Amino acid sequence: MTDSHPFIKKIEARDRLSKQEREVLAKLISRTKEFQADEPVVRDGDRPRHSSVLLEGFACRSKTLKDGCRQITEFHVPGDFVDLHSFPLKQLDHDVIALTRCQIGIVPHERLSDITETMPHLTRVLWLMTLIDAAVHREWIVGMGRRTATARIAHLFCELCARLDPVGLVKGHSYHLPVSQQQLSDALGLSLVHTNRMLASLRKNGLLTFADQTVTIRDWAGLMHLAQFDPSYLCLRLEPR
Amino acid sequence: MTDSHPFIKKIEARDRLSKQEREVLAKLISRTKEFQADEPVVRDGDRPRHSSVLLEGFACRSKTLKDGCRQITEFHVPGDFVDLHSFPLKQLDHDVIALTRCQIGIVPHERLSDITETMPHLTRVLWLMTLIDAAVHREWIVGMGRRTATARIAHLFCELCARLDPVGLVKGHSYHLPVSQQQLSDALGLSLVHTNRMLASLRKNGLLTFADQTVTIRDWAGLMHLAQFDPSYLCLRLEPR
DNA sequence: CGAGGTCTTGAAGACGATCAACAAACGTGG
DNA sequence: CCACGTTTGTTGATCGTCTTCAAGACCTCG
Repeated sequence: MTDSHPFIKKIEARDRLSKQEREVLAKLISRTKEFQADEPVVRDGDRPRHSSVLLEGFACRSKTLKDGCRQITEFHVPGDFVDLHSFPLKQLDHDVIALTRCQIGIVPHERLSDITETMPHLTRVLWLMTLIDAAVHREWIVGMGRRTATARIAHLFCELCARLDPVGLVKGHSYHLPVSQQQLSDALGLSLVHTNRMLASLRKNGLLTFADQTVTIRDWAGLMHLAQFDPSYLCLRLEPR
Repeated sequence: MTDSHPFIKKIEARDRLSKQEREVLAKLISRTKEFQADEPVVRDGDRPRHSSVLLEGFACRSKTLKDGCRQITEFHVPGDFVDLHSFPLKQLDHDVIALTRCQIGIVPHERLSDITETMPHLTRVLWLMTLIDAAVHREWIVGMGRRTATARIAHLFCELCARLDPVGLVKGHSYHLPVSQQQLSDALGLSLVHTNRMLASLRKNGLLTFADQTVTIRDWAGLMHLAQFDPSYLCLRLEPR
């Protein structure tokens, strides 16, 4: 069933799939595997023979410098093909780490290879999925370079809302975000203390609250304006690829 | 001739190409076009019907916020398939701007489509090229989040050296980098003044000089150490994709 | 109940931004 | 050829955002 495959939902927010393509996608996963919170799904330098789809739970990409400090480069939500990059890259340049208990779908690289051999349209769609990651990266670079701390936080919460919506994980103005303030700081490039204070400021200004692992957006227009959020980089448009 | 196609050189630093693939690549470019410095090659929001390869000159990707401030998200050197992203994305999320007078190869999307229909290996190779951009983006996020200003500058100069080398644009310990300190600052997420001071500090410490649009690395080991530079994210390894 | 993780708040200080002024290099037209 | 404006690089001074260090409150879980 489609319902059990959020990654098909994610794709179908961007392009039409034929019945056959949907079937192939559904059969892509050879098995599922569960990961515990903080457990690495794939590690920097790995040469995996399969790619990982996030079916349930939250994960992130991160890089750790030799001096031990860590930077999260992307958050991943259900439906994200977290490790599709390793298929063309062969050797991974970063970690993928489970933030919560996660259900991961394992997709052998041979099957992806088969798709590139026989299903050109589906190949382009998978390619697109990795380029959305690249677009998210770019938007983060802009944020880290040119947005203030509050605007950066605001933008992240806007982004997550826009990404969780297509997979049905936004209820009203709220969504579940099982991430600590420390992890948030590692993603924003801020110190924990400052993140905490800026969250308090967003709360005080009535823009949003983040408590009990739940983001509630109180003033969407105000938040979007502060963040200068424009969702077009997420490619949320149904069109032939 | 291969010599006239730096983008084939770039690819051949990552994977073997068959004779046929090399021929197809050489014929990919329907025509070339010249751009002047500061001229946009493609613009945010464009829906180009072709992709652009940078044959000569330097360019960058950048995003401009509504409030006018700009962030460069990647520098491009000869051989980079600067606008391959627009093929699966359809609508571009950023600008590509010529930094110098540039020679651009125009590749119609239909030809790329044809490749995905008939040449699976070459498709994977092109896919790889876009994922290297994503890996560069990730490394920049790490830099902006967790590296000091000097380390960030050092890392950028290391990266450019490693990228210019495969296309034969590094001579000894020097390479040409026709970029102003203002543009450097827009890429680093720093103010012009601070970039200038940190460049002076790198010079004073004997690590590198950047003058007359030329970077000269004086102490590669020291620079790599300061930057914590590890080139593996650039995928500079010949292996089957 | 104590241990450890998370959130919160205070205070001090550093890194980098902003404002301002000037020097040097360059192209243009007189 | 020089005068001129423009762009780029350089330096000083001040200010503010964010970091670091530190400590206490709250929570869950053994």
